[in-house]
Amino acid sequence: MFTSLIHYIQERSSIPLSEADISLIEEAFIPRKLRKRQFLLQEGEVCKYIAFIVKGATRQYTVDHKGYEHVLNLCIENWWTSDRESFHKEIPSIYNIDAWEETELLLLPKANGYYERVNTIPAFNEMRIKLDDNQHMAAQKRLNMAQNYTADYRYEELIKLYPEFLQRFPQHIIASYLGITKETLSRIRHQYIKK
Amino acid sequence: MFTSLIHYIQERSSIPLSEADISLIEEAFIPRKLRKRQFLLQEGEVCKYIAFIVKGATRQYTVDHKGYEHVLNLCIENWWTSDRESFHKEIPSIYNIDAWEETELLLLPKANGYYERVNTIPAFNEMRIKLDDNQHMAAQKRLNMAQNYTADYRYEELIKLYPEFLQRFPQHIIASYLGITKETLSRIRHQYIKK
DNA sequence: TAAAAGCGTTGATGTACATCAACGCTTTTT
DNA sequence: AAAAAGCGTTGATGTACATCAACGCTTTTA
Repeated sequence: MFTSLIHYIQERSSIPLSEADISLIEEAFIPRKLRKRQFLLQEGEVCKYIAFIVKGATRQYTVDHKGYEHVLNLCIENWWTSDRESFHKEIPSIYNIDAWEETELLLLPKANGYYERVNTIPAFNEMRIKLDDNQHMAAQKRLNMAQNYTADYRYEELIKLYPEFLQRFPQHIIASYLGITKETLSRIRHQYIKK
Repeated sequence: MFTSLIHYIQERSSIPLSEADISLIEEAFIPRKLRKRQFLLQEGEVCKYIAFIVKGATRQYTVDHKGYEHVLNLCIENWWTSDRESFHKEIPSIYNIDAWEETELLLLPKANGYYERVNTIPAFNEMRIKLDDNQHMAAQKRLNMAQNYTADYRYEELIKLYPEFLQRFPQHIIASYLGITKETLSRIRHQYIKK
């Protein structure tokens, strides 16, 4: 269970993890399993954990006033998911996060100062800073894509960047992630296959 | 010059700044003035600073293959601007940042470990973490808006959130920031005024 | 002080997408 | 075993926006 997290940290850091670091990680993170459609976080709740995905797949989405879901993020193995703002400020979240597959998570809780303590581990902290940068950059890029590029182009970029998503999520979810309808995605794919 | 930065930090942190902290800040940050259209960062360069805006206004944008500018961010007094990814990874930036008004900045350099040292100031570090959260949240929200809401709605939200922008930037820049053309913005405003 | 550039507006036209509706296939629920 | 729900496709229609073009006003440049 913990080996994939330990491995993940070590791959992304120049600093090795000590025995004590590993013990702290094993103490701090809580293993949890979710079945499909089970929530990690629901709108209105305060986000109490930062979750590392050991196995499975999750969605993060909002529900608008008409009841439509808008997918903001899709996550699979070796990704992190949470609502950062809700977590840090301890305010109710506007997002839902649920499992799309049977999913195994490692939860880093805010409670008991575990988040703070884990961040004192140099290797973890280094990894976290890089992760923040990457997520920030990815968010900028997606905004730019959403505002300035066509749906076809965004789909092609998705195929290049995250081909796994197409195997793991149904088309209507991919469509929502891309900010288009399932009908439009269906037509784009139709054209795309011909090329 | 430094007073507004000191003030900014103290307002956003529960921890006071010591005399030594203030000295370090005054040593680390470099004052700089930019005239209108002068660059803080150009595409292809590595971003060497994180800039605090004391006075003035800046734009961050990309230029696409057709030569069109796409505005990603607009910043005014008491905001920060930089390309985080380029700064941390020391890779060439894909963004341009320039001054839209005569602008006074305080630059925190990566060189000589100043960025690291300033981050050891508890008050600064606390502020920086909050800032990261807010920016992350803002990016998520803008993505959601761009993908799922109409141009009118986005414009109204902009008015609510950053009414100053309308006074500080011309309409074609606001339009680009909103991801629409200046013509569309002009028409939206026309309707909007009637209401 | 003339020319050029920057800025905003308006109209005509074009297009990338959404919406609505119907259908067939598969999977899940009862 | 039947019913329902989930999923993807296709066609007809509608619409929110972009594009292109022309014009007037203001500010900057020469």
